[in-house]
Amino acid sequence: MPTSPIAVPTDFETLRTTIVEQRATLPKRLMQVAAYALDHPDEIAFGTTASIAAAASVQPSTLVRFAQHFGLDGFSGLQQIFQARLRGRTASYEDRLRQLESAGAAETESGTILKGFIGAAHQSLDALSAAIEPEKLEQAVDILARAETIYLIARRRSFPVVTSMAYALGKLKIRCQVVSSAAGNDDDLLEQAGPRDAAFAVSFAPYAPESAAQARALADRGIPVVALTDSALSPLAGIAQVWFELMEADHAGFRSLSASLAFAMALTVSVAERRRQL
Amino acid sequence: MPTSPIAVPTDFETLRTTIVEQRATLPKRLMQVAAYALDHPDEIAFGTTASIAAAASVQPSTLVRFAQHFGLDGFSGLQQIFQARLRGRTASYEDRLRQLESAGAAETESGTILKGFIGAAHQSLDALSAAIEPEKLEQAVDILARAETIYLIARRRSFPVVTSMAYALGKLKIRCQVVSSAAGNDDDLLEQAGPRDAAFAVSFAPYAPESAAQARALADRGIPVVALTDSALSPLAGIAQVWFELMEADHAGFRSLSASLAFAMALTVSVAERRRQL
DNA sequence: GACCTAGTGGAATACCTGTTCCAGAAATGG
DNA sequence: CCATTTCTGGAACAGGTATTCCACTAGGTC
Repeated sequence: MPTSPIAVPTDFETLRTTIVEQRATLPKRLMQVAAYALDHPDEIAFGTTASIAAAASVQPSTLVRFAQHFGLDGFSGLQQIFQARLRGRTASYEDRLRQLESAGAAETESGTILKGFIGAAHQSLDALSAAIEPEKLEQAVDILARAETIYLIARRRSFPVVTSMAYALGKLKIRCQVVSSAAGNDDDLLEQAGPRDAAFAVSFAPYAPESAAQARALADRGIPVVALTDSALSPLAGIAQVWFELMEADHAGFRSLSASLAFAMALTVSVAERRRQL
Repeated sequence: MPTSPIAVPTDFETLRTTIVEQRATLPKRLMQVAAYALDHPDEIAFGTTASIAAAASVQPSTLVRFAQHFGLDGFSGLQQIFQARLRGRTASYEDRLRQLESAGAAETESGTILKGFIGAAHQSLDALSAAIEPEKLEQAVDILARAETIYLIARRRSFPVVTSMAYALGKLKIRCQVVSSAAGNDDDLLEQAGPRDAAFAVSFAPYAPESAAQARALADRGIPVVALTDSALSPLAGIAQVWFELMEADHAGFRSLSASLAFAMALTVSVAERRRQL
């Protein structure tokens, strides 16, 4: 049942573009398969109809139909295309990167900058895995897992850390409140916080005074505060019940938040996991 | 029947060296398999016992014996090692983390989760540096550097990416506008955009329809759009003048934004740098 | 030279594979 | 609104899978 009037794809790139072209007209389930296939090409190459179908939340027969939709005989034909893509690709990732570096002598400026930030992020992550003490992390998870509502405090550069946490917490059905509203009712919000709640505050130099003030206000009222900051000299260090020091490596004076976000996500998921056990 | 007293190999390199070490003492037929396997690793990864046995002039059962000789359960275990070698999922980081685990004895659950996210972030960064084409990056920088105002479009999970960009752009005195206000005046904001402006849109699956709609509205009026998304099937791919595909590795079904933020910062700083030269 | 052990070939098997088929659901068009 | 086409889920099936098992061979040892 080759729907397409054009030739059937025989290599991965052709298949890929064909899929993208038909994006609009593809039936729902076939679309699901298309998305999964392009996102997890290795799984298609190595998996079985059963395993792939399960991973893509689809029936095995749908995989066959998907392949036939593009003029192939069946799933096996599709799989061969995905396998061919991997064949002969003997080089490991690291090897490939090395090749890119040596080959791509003519570096663009933006490419250099990107590599710089990628390098800085790698460094930050390594520092993170070395710096975090498991016991403190457990304590922090404990505090936040017991909280009815988690108040998230951050300004400026740290702000994205708490917004991404807020999104994830929301998905996990854990109540949280970002305290950084443009409406200016932050203090009203914080007054609603009670001793059964908890707060997570993030602040990097130059420390926003509001964040520290809000964290202190909560701490004074007996609400436990967990903090993420970049130095023992941070105002948060003296306020928080548990605090973590995380120094993002910088590139050209700018710091990205790669490690902070990895930490935030780990904290979030750990809290959710702990909650299930309570 | 694990002949070797040492641990069973779990990655290709270990297996390879183990085979080479035992070269002298290996029985004839197993030697035949060893030679074939090292010469045609792709065949082992993709073939079946029957096809490989025929190609190596050996019985299928010999393949099983070969695998068991190295302490593996059977041929399937052997095949998995050869498959992992070709998988984009670089075993290297996972292996390194596993080593850390075995060294660091008593693991806490949150510690394991953190390491998972750190590993995923490393992987994402590697994928980023392999995937980004310098020419496209230059084009994007060009577009954004010429813009009077940069409109930043993102929702939900992607939102932190643009807030961190907004912060950095502000520091760099580059005018920008986050189009995601709670006030609901997004469309009014977008109407102010003119052909001398530009937009940067971020959207990951499941794609927020508003983001695509806003990006399209701008594109239709001749305003160039640069996009960051996670799949060629993303609605943004068809809209943007230049778009980048960046797939964050996931841990336990959750994705952090480590690589996206590194990319965003690189783009921001590159744009600032380019502006100084204009 | 008989014995034993390690190695080998090949058939038997239980399981799982990709594929087909069809009833019914959903979408489409008049 | 119904008729018609397209799409989907699930069971059924034939073929191939990795594995096991056992008879047999080869090579070395007392």
